[in-house]
Amino acid sequence: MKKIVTLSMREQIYEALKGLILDNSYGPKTVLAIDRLADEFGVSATPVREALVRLESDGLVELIPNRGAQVTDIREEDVRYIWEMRLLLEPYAARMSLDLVDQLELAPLEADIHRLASMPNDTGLYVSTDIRLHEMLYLHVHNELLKDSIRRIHQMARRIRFFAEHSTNLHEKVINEVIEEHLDIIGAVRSGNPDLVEPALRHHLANGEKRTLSALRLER
Amino acid sequence: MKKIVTLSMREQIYEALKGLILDNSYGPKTVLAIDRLADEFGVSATPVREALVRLESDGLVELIPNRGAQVTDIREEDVRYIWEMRLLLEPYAARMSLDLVDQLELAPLEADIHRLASMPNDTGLYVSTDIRLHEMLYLHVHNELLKDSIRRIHQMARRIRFFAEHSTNLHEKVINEVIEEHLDIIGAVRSGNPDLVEPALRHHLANGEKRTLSALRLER
DNA sequence: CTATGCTATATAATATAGGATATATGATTT
DNA sequence: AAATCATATATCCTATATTATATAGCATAG
Repeated sequence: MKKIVTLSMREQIYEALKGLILDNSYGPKTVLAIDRLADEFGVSATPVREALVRLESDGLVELIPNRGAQVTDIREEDVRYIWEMRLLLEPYAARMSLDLVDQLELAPLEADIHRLASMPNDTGLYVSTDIRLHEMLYLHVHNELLKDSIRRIHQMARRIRFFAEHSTNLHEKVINEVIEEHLDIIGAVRSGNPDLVEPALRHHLANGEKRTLSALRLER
Repeated sequence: MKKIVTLSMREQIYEALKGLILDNSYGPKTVLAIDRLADEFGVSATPVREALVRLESDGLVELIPNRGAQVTDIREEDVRYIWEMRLLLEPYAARMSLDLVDQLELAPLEADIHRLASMPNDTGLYVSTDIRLHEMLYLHVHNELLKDSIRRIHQMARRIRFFAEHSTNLHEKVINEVIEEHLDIIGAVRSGNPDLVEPALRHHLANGEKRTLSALRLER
């Protein structure tokens, strides 16, 4: 029987708030009043404040002493910084862990991507394949610090992505671009040659930055 | 007149505890009992807990629900992971910000390093020159995410360094090695050529990892 | 007689409620 | 119009209550 893990209030509220911020239910600059949140969650102020302290460390919330908390803003330069980090970390991680990628993961992922090609309006499928592909390329690295760094950056990217997706309505043209790049990466992974994976991933990330920036500019 | 910034209790305690952990006053596995700390700082439990939550995000403290907090342990593999991150991030940061390094910083730093050569037992001078040199190479990068990542890693490295220093008693031979590597880096920085800086820094970091690992093994 | 499992107690973390404190806002005075 | 003061609101901290975990003692089975 699986052990029942009782999460503390702090952690439950942390996870809940993080989810709400990452999917933009709480968008940039949203004021997070402690008392109101405490009421909503049916708890007192303290565990809410502790959750906010953790979210500040994650870079998702800004805490001003005696003034309160708000969801961090997204500026255009943040997009550039996030993708600069992705370009630095992810190709390296992929290279270091390529041997550990389970070749059996590839076929079902590839199948889903082909399925997406025939139903390009399925945003959920689009997002889930993207997440699975990128996780495959770093989740097997041994270095926990590297993994944590990539996770942190992916969190920030995810906020922006949802934000940007909304604006572009994901033109079919864009989806097909991404599909092609994903299939390229899978092909390279199948070969087992890091000198093929790295450029394919770099190309995909560089294009992703461009797509995100133009989507964000349209939005404003 | 400069505005007086009143730090919250949470932040004061966070900074104080971080300092104590980083200089190994609170060594690995030290139990951090909330009530005792609250007494010592003359405050109640809440701000202490909030400080511990932040320290957990920094990777300096481990929080087990309903069980308490302890200073994270240092394992040999952590040393390898930390230096792997340093080798990935710092040469890149140096390359990206080399143009922004103030050439006027170089002469006084170089002078202090030469001064160290004549008094190799001055541990304080050794540590401060090392910090200044490495900060010079990343502090001017624009990308705040990259800077934060390096700061995080440096924090962890600092804990281990103090730990390791204690054990080796810093043989003069080791000090002279480091001095030579530092002077190489400064020379490369002065040339303004990233293709000279990067290998000099990589060489220094790789040796630093070896020195740290052997010091740590002696300790145990 | 030893080992295992259960129960009662002690200890420490966690959450609540309330009060102290800092900041922002709007009115009043110069 | 600028500055000062009073008031309101929300954060932050303290004190207390609650809850979860660890420890020691006792009972029971092998």
